[in-house]
Amino acid sequence: MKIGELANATSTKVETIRYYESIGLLAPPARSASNYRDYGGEHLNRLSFIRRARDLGFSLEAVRELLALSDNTHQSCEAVDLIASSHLAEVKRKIQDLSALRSELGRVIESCRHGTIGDCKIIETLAPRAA
Amino acid sequence: MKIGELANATSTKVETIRYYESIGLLAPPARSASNYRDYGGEHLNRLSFIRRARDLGFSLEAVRELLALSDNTHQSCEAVDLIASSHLAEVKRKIQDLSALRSELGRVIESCRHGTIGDCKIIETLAPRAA
DNA sequence: CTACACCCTCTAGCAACTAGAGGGTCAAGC
DNA sequence: GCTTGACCCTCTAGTTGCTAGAGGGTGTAG
Repeated sequence: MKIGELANATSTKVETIRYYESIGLLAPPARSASNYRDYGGEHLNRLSFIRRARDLGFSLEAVRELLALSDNTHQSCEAVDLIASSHLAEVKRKIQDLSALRSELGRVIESCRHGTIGDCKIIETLAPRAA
Repeated sequence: MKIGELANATSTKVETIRYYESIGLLAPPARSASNYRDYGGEHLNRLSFIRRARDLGFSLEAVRELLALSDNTHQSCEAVDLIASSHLAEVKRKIQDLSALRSELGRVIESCRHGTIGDCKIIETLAPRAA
């Protein structure tokens, strides 16, 4: 299958596939006589895996480790659990940060009386002493 | 005041200050005889503004606009409100995305029985058909 | 006079792509 | 047989918001 077909099958951009190859995440496929990339089922599986992991927010480095781990079917999956759990912790932390941000932004915007910039509470919040 | 002092006063790194100057966010200050940057109170105000806006998650582009707006004290602050509100909307969107992610990740991790990789639910989730 | 902390410029690096230049290939339609 | 258009190739540079390093100059304290 050509790169465009693989891209279609996995909802990935062609450039992204080439990028994954360039950083060693996806193995280089065979080439046709005209130097086109020629992918097989294994590549499709691999890229699907990558896509799903990315959709779950894993970094490319994490994906790389998950891929490596997924090949050792007989090992314990402790390491997998560790990667996923620390990612989850990170996601939770981000949610907390953003929630705090939302509250503060909401408060600031709420207090805006839509007058002139001179007495805009939003600007005032940003530059308390500049008045 | 020298760049290091300004950095201290605003909890900003020296390199970041120079970076802000390089992208035109902070006006170039006067220079001492030995070519050191020499900042005044206006720069301190400006950089404080930038820092606060950044802490509220505004992009540098948004900060640039907010700075420009903050100078026209007599104009309506509608534009300010617009920038802040659309930023808030973005923050809310991100929280929703991350919350969905958290649920899914939580579910996947929960189902992991800590056996071998071969029957790890996390890996299975990522590569449903690769089994 | 010699450390040492500070300052300068310029360049490259991070994540994870994305977009463009400047070309080659291939099948369909006239 | 020739053109058109969709696809493919490589290589480079851009995005955001810094950060780190090389390779040098300055200023002050002991």
